[in-house]
Amino acid sequence: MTKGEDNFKKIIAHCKEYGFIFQSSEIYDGLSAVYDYGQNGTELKNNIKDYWWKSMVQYHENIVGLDSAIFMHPTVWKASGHLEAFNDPLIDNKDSQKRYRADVLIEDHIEKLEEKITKEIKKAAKRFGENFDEKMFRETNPRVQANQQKIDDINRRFKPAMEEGKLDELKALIEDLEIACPVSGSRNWTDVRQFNLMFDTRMGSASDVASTIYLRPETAQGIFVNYLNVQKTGRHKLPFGIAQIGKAFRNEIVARQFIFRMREFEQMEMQYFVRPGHEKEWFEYWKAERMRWHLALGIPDSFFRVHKHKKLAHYANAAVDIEFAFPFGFKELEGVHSRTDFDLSAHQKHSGKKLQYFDPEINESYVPYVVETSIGLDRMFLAILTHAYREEKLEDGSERVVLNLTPVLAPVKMAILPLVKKDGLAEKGREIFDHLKYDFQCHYEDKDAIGKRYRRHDAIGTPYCITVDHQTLKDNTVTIRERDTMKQERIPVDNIAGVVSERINIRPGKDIQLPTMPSGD
RNA sequence: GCGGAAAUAGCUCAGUCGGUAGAGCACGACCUUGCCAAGGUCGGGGUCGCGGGUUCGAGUCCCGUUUUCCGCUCCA
Repeated sequence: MTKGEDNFKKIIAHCKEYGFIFQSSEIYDGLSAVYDYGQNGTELKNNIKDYWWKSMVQYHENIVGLDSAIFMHPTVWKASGHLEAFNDPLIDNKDSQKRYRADVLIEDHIEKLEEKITKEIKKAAKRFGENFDEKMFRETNPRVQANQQKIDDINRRFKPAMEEGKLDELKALIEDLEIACPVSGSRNWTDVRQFNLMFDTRMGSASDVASTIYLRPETAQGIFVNYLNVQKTGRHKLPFGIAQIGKAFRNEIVARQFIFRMREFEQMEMQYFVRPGHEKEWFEYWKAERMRWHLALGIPDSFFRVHKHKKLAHYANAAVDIEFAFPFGFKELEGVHSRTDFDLSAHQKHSGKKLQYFDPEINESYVPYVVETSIGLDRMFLAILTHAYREEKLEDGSERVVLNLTPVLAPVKMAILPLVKKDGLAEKGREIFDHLKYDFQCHYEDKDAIGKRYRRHDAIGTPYCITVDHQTLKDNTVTIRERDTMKQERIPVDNIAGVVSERINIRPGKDIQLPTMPSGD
């Protein structure tokens, strides 16, 4: 086992032990690739969302939020291309390990038979010259007849099998036709499986009026279909952006690596609408901006890598992945895509509604181009956690596990700990806690030895521990212990809120210098 | 989906040749201590992932299955 894998296992165990992440429906043996966030995980996740939302929406006056529904009109997925691209019957050859569309294999086979017929006809046409009657030849020639018969037989099984989604019939057909893998030449096939990545369900309770709708496989389309609503009601001039955080669902065949690839996951997306021709400069801007956001969280840039897409998706004219050094290697964390006008144009076409912007500066109407930033919230969670997880050997030889979380993201900002329960320290601690709880996520704890409580908070990444001791009762001061250095200093009780809030905030753009925006013209 | 590995208390694990289930930590109560997880006493907690089979008897052997991790594969 490599060091990374070993570390990954420890992180997964740590997540469970300290209430960050549990497997879904665990008491029923779990549900594959679905996870729940526990008491500390929820706080951390909410803090990541909040940090993203503030940097995108609050700090950019031309970016606004949206919360669109998970259910959308089925035509949305036709327009976006998901319905078609996600719906193929696939089959694997076990020897070459190549995957094919089952329908394409059969169609190729039919095509070969048709070629034989065409060849026969061409030969005959050459022989008979001008007197050649193709229709007559087709109906009478035994070789053509035999092949045509084969094609008809295949279609008699193939067409209904496709229409009714009979996958075992497709497999039987491939076997009966003795279709071999073009690579390995073998006929050692797996079963045919439907690879529809979209979950579907029924809307409407009576089955005769119910229609199939899908759980969205990405949040972006909710933004595109609301583009005009937001632009008009917000009276936004281009360029402007719409940001959204929400769940998306993909029925992955192989979903693995803890919360890295889940069937139900959460995205934080921003679609930035720009004048056509200016998408490349905005693409560069957002690429730089998003990197700066990541670095502002205190993770060194050696953990990040920008991967430029060579093969672009059908909607994009430029795309990069921001990859993170996960314990199992560099993997995609965020995508920055220049999506052109593909989505808005497709929705314009399918809905019949104009999705254009009249640009007063150039007196022209156009479908805006879109630059997208799309980050996996769960992946960001995992990135932060794997980076933060430390096993430290202390000077006295003992060990501690500490989550070196950026304070702004920590689930608990501070713990109020009376040194002992007696002598009124517990009461004093409670009193301090009751004042602070309105402004901070705080914990009060008086059980176990003080050292043990410190370690427990190290393990969930609490940046500050406030200790109430006998001196507190005399002069109303407490000690504040810093998680990473374990150093303590004495401060007045009245200063706790000020000192802590000063130390836990990062505001990208204010505390972290952002790049200058290119002009929008 | 294919191949490999694993699953025993909340956690980490032991469990011999097939013979009625164990430890440490954690947890609860009480006592004690008091600045970096380590005191004492008592106590609660397990259908050995699940389902079959072999056997007088299965945590242990066999088959299936679920879940997880790894490699391949897949991945808008």
